[in-house]
Amino acid sequence: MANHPRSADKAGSKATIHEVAQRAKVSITTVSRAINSPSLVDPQTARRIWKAIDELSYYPDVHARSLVSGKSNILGLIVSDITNPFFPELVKGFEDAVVQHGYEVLVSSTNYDPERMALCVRRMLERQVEGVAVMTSEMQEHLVDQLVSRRVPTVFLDVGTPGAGISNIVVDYAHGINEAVQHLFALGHRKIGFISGPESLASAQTRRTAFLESMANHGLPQHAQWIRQGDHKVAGGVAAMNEMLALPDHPTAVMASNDLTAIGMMSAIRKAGLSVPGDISVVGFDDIWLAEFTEPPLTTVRFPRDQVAQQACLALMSDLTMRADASKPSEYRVETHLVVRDSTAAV
Amino acid sequence: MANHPRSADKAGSKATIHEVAQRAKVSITTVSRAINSPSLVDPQTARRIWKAIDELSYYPDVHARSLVSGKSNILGLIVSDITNPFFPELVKGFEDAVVQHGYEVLVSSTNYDPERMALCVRRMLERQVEGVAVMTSEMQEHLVDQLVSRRVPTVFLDVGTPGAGISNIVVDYAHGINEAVQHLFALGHRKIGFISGPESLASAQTRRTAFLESMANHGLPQHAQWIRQGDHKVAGGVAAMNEMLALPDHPTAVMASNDLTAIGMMSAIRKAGLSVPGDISVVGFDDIWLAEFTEPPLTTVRFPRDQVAQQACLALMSDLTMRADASKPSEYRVETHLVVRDSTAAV
DNA sequence: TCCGGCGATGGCAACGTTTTCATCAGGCTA
DNA sequence: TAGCCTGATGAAAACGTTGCCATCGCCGGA
Repeated sequence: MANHPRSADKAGSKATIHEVAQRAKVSITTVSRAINSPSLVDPQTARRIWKAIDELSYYPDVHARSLVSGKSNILGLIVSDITNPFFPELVKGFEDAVVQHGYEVLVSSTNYDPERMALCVRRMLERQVEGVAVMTSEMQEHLVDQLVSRRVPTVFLDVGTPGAGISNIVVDYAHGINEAVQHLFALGHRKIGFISGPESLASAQTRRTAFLESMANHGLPQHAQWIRQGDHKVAGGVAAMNEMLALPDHPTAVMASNDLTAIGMMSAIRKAGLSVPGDISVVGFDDIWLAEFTEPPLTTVRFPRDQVAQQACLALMSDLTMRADASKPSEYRVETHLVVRDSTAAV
Repeated sequence: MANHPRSADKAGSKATIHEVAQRAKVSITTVSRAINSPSLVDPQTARRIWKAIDELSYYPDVHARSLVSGKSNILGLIVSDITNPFFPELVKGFEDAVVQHGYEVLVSSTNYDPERMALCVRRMLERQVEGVAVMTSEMQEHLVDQLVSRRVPTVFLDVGTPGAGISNIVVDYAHGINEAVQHLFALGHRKIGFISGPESLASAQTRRTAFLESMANHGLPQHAQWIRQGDHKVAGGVAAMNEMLALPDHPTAVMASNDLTAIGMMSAIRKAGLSVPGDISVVGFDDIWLAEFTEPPLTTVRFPRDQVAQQACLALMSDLTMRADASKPSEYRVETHLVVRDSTAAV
């Protein structure tokens, strides 16, 4: 380590702009300018300064910077649970988009806990984030207020109504779900079931409604017994499917509100000695990474997480730059589409 | 929003400690004390202060705080790729452990890119993190130096040698791998193959070596054709397995360096018209979340990511508190263990 | 020759905290 | 009663930046 010049200098203690100035024989103001507005300083001088910066391996202290400028250069991202296979892609997409705009990201998980959600918001506020993307549904009124009253641009996923500094990304669940029903219909399925998500989750309700509507549009019967509730986890899919299989007459195809549920369903179907898609076709929702590698690979509706991430970033950036310009959309739409794999077949 | 008292006050601009002091009719010093060392202020006064804090919904500015104290209250975590199913659990575990100690976490992904790795380290340094957990292998000498010379406690996973402020978590790959070989041996397998990870990945090499050693210890032959290379992704597993299946005489069991590889293998085996575990037994490594839900559920060696995360946190905390105490272990061990599911059967 | 402007630089206040060093009133001990 | 400790408070100096307001040559136009 001793032979790396850059680290050899002031071991342990950070170099300050002061030391750089001293070494380059200029004032700290000039150093600051060389870094932030290079056009204002003489090229000769600038070179000297950069040399000093390099020799001291100096970098500005973000805290001091933020303190004086009031800007943190950070965008917050709140998700439910990084462990849920739905989110990592979203996080990554958001991160990539955000760094491209020169910002950094602070990620926080709520663990589906409203209390922890409050903590997340507080944390974001404390760190002076310049904008927040809330990609979870444990949102509560008063937390929104906290964000709003602090004038922090915020973008929600699928929740709430847009307004000043509040954007919303609305996902067109119905489109993909309709494609799915149509796909099953085309394969000859007439008896189609649905296993929904938790009652409390708004987006789960939306999916269920969209399914029912699409069924009606296709002139298909809605058998109450074939509409059951899961929990968006594997276990819920297993349980609901078992109930359905116990019915004297069960559907030939079942759609799930969520891929995890679909995976549980497939497991239950196999355990019952039936096959997918031979006996029952299965359609999921989300198209998590894993869907491609289940056996059989899962036909599912793709939730475009990358697009959502990008739009979220865009929405925030737009709020950040053209502040107080009310004429922008502030509502963004993304589509969902069916991805056909091998878990569906003709009846 | 107007009826939430807390948000109604100073909309838009943050309250400062000054305003709190003014409202509570004390000096800012006393306010600071009320917050940080409650024992030093009269209960009466404290009550007044907290009332003011509440009314203004004041919270301290972390930047100002960090600036003066030199402490950021943040621990960094560097991982390769949040999208890789191996990592989310690690991140979550670390986060949970760290917040329990009153710290916060800053996560950064390298995307396997050394350049971006440098950026990550820089970012951590800029933010004045008090410690860093490096859970990736794209580490380079000079980056370590940067950390070391800044006296930032660091903990590595499986890499490098411990030293002052440098801890290391060493994973006992051999133990679990040996259990796996033993398990296959007990099931009657004698022809056992292995598909390794990328050449460049140290931990992949370690796994391969451990496998070979265990084979030797069991007096089993090492057929060069049965040891092939993958890339720790699904595609690599498919390719390597196909090569193996094309052999005139293929193994009755194959172990993978990684679950993704094992999943690819299973897919290739099925495509070839053979069954798992009927024709070939498969063992993975890592025990990613998904392993439980493959078809058949994958027998694999569990990489204890939660333990690693906890130990990493512990190592950092210990470095942080008993600074300059050289007598601590600074090397932590975690075990790996076989998890038997349904992808292995008697020959 | 003088003045306005401009390019390059420096001085200094501010940002919101924590922290060290006083200050001050009581109450206790001697 | 003098001295001292103790508990409660304040004043002011940092912390490392940025940005405003000078300052200072120097050049070109009147």
